[in-house]
Amino acid sequence: MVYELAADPSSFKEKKVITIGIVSELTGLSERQIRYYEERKLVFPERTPGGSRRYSFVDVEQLVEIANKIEDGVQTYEIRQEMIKEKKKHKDEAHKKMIQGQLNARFGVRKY
Amino acid sequence: MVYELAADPSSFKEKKVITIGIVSELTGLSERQIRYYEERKLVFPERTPGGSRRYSFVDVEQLVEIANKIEDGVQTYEIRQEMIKEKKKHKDEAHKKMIQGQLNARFGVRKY
DNA sequence: ACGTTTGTGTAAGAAAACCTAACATGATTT
DNA sequence: AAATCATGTTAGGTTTTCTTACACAAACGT
Repeated sequence: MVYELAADPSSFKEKKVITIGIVSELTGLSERQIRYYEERKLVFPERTPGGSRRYSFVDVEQLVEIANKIEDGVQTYEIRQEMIKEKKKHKDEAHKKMIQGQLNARFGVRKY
Repeated sequence: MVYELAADPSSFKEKKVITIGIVSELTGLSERQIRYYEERKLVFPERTPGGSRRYSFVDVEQLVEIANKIEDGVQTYEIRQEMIKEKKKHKDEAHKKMIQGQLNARFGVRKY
């Protein structure tokens, strides 16, 4: 079994630091579109104390994917359903991995 | 001889996308300090069409280093000199590497 | 020792960027 | 036919950023 590297939580790619104007520039989407996709629960920017949205590079990448799907005629609602399924899958995998880890800890091959 | 991988130019780490407010938050430096270090030619943010500064994660890292040196009593002027020397060194290395490449191309061991 | 540079804070006024809410509209769905 | 979707646009308001200027203690150079 192959273990992936744990995603570095301090990773730059996930840091929410980009303003909507720049996101618009990077993606080619209008600010209206970007805010609308948030309304449809497809992206989740953070906010500054003052209330301005801040996105990560991962968000930017996802926005591009979303835009592509929409261009292919997929509705935001469907995209959202896909996302939920994806998330569930990942959760299940994580769960399985955890169980596996516990089994290994008790009965598995010792690595030391 | 070991060749490094060419730095991905589309790398997010080098993309200038962060506003000064966020940089201030990330580094703990005041906006005044950040602008001053630019005045002393230690950082080089890009500008939006409207004139707002945009920094990269690399810039952020460098700002932290700069701040540390200053805290150690090093003056911006000296820091700048170090930077210039560093840059020259890299340029020389690149130059040497290029020459080496040309020599290899003519007289070196063929790789095919 | 004295004048100068350094590094930083703060204030003022203006411009840029962002926010929400609302109305409009053509295309799809239902 | 009515409702929903996806997007544009406008309006008024707030936040963020910009430059310039003045202040001042600490460090530096001569």
